[in-house]
Amino acid sequence: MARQLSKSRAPTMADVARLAHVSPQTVSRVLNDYEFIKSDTRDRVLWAIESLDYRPNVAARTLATSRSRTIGIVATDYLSYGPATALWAVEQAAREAGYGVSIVSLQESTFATITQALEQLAGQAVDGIVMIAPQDATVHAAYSSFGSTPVVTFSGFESDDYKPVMLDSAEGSRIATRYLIELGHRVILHLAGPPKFTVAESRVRGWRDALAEAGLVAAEPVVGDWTAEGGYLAGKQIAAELEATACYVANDRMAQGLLLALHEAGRRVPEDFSVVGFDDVPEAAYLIPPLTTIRQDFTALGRRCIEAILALINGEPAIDPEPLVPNLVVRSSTGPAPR
Amino acid sequence: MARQLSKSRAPTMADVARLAHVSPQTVSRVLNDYEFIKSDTRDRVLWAIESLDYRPNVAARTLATSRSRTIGIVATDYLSYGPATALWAVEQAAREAGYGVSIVSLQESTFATITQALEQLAGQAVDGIVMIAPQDATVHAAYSSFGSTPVVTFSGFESDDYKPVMLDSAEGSRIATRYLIELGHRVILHLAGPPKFTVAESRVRGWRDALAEAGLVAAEPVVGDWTAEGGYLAGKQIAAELEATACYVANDRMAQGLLLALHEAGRRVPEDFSVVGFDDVPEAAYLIPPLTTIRQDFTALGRRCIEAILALINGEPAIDPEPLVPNLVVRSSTGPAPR
DNA sequence: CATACTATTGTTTGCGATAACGAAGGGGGA
DNA sequence: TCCCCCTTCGTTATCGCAAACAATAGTATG
Repeated sequence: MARQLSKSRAPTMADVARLAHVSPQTVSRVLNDYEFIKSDTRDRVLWAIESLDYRPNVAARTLATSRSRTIGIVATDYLSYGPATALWAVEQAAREAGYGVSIVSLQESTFATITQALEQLAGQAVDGIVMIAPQDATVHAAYSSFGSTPVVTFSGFESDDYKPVMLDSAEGSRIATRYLIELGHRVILHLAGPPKFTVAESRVRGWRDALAEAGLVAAEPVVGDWTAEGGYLAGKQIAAELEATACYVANDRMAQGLLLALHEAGRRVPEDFSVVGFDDVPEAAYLIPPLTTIRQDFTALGRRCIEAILALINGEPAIDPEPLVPNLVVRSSTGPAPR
Repeated sequence: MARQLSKSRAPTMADVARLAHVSPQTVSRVLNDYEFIKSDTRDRVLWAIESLDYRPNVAARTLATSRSRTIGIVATDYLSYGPATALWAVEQAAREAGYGVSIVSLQESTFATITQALEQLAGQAVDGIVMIAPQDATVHAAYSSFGSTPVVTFSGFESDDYKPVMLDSAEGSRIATRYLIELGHRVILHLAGPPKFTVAESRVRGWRDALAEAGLVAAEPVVGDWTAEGGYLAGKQIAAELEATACYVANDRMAQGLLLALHEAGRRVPEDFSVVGFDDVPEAAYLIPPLTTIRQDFTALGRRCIEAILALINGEPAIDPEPLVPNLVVRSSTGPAPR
């Protein structure tokens, strides 16, 4: 128990074995929950471990087993709410499953940087890799596994033979858009994310679907860059379109920029114009006005990611869960269409 | 170059050695930039490495050298802007220095959870640990090194014999408060962070200093919890104090909540009331009105953290840099005091 | 021309754990 | 009673690399 202050090397399995009067192998067995150990022996070993403050050397274990009990995470950008929350969720889920995490983040995601990140993680002998990489569909497609290391992508490209772990963004869009239609809006714009992002595209799709359902026409979506600044710039244009009475925005940050642009243009929200965002960032409730938005359950998603990667690691059949459906949070940025 | 698709085991140093007609040790020397290698030999080895797509096994290297070229990061909460940016900066700096990072994040930071996080990292044989832990001074103090693993804290507790890498929050506060004083404000409130946070305390101190300099009296600071919600709740109270004409807020998120509370109370910003935040989150420029705030250079700070930890790892004398001074970004939430 | 380096490479050993195999003791069925 | 199997351990080999030591050649030096 006592902290070893001397600079003498850390105790090894052999030290424990000696103290407990057993072989090193038996110590290893205790550590790995081997079945056939007399409880008497086990207790002696545990006592010895305790009293030496022994901690197994992961490098040695990794070398011997060629499994590191670490999963690697490639994150493109954890300063934005979505990716950061995703990262958090995946990390927590990994820890719960008894895995450590090694994170590589990318400033820009090109084929080269992603490959480099994967190589770096592979070099660290991670057992599996989770990519939180919402863009560059082609790159993902190429890597459903990297060398012999299984890879799961969080969101991202989707195809017939490859299903990433993801939320049903399109369904979220439909819910948001239908809500605006119910409120009586007829000209509903969409402020979209950059086209390279998979979720941006599926959000556009959901919006189009809902409008088509109601027999309404969809204007060309305005394209932003996920940031408040981009939302503000696009917002000036949107605020000028006087026949429109509502806008569904692909994320809350851009919605914030739009809110400012509308404010500056003198269009009142929600009296003159309704806004729905996507994400439910913690600040959404404290914008002026508090933002109606779509909330996603990242925690559940993180858990699914880990389940998926563990399945691949253990050679179990790949799981193919239904996408999670996000839900609508109504606040004050939406109201009945003005007449 | 070609990706190895077979499931045959990864090439080892011995394979490379065989192909290059040298001993394994020579391969190791090439890999570690040993000086006395004939360039001819080196080229052969490099060619062999290339053609086998060989990548050294870090576990084996770690076991042999007992250095992992990995640094551990303990993060309390990277969903908030400050900590997340700090984490990002440290991670990037580590990568630039040729180190990998292993991250453990804490949901709550108690003595137990922090100890557990440190143990987990120590178990992964990290060469050093950076704690991004803005609170719980006592815990930090106890761990300027953990076992034989050096630890640096990003921000956090400060004492005569222990200087964390940090920004001069107090100076930032002084700058913000002086600016409000220059604008003619005389009753300047402070919306502070929770008292357990070191930076919250030093921000209070800076604000007090600046007021004292000008011969003004400081009311008791209102305490929030860093969130927009907390800012909003505290904001209701602040909005009701009619003699006050300005408030310096310890972070931008709370400032956002305050803005909403002021708006609801009918107090116009900046005509009736001025607000200064701290952090310069990317959205600060797109609040209503755009927020005047204090910006910190996290990138530089991350680099300093890594420099500090590398110095400790290499047994060099600890560096003790001057704290970085943040700067003021003026936008529209501040104006001359109303008469 | 012998000596003392220096440059360059090879051989042996050990890092700390697990895998594979082996062996002793005890209990039950034929 | 004998044999077989199950429980409970120990012994040996191995993972992939680098440190320590050894060995060879060539080169400068006196």
